[in-house]
Amino acid sequence: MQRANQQLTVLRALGEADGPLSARELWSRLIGSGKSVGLATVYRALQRGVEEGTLESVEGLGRGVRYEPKDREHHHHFLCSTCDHAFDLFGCVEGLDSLVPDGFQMTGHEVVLLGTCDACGNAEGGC
Amino acid sequence: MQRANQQLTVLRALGEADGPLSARELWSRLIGSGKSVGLATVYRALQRGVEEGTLESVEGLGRGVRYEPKDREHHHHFLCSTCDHAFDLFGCVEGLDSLVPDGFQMTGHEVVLLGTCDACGNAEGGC
DNA sequence: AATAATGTGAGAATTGATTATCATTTCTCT
DNA sequence: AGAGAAATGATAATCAATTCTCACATTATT
Repeated sequence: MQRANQQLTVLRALGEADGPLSARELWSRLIGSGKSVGLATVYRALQRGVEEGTLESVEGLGRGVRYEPKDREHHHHFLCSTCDHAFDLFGCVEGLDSLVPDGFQMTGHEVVLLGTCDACGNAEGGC
Repeated sequence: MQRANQQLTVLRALGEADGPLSARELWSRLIGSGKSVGLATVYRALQRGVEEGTLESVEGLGRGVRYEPKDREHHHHFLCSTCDHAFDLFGCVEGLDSLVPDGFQMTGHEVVLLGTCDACGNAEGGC
């Protein structure tokens, strides 16, 4: 069964992003680049991607849920407080295990760096 | 000026918690312990605490915003995926600086460990 | 081509969190 | 005690995110 056009467009755009995107961010990018898709279609594509296991939802980056392809290496994110964009980082950190209290089972972790991205740091009023 | 009764009750309950609480969590605890306060009062107390600088809002723990007293040492959180409670941890991690990309300015960081808390790990269907 | 199944866009409806409103009650100060 | 300021609780209003609905378009199957 061949997947329809628009959802593929959505997933492709997400795959090209440099970090996880929310439904609305993704939609804005598509509209901004001249692609005409409905917001509902973006939600449908994301939902389906998660169901099929190709996408992963990422919470913990400010408010709202963002999505990213599941095939990326283990990584973390940098959240720019000016433009509110989340960027993928590479590498991880040491010493997580020692933080876990007795009796607790750790199954995963998230690290989010906060600050200003390159573009916003150079531009005056934001990027 | 003496602060009124209920807001003090709210702030005291937050101070006794073992981790950051959302407005609703805090309200549930108060109601659960026999204290009759309105949800609006909880929101007012939290808002005021932040304005006055005694509280801090914590995002990035699942959805929604939680609050905690600002006088705590630098720390991170453990989010139980079963009961959705956030617990304070002690200690920090190494190697964050090396993750920051060129041109980015890091002003802070968050670390969230995910998994199952002690109580939920022992109880069968959750705690 | 004919028919059935699925995908789409636009906007309405729903949901959950937060804020605003308002009639009362409680303080504070004199 | 009495007046005015501040606090309170119930609930309505607001707001953003997400889901639903439905008329229409596209694709698949015969």
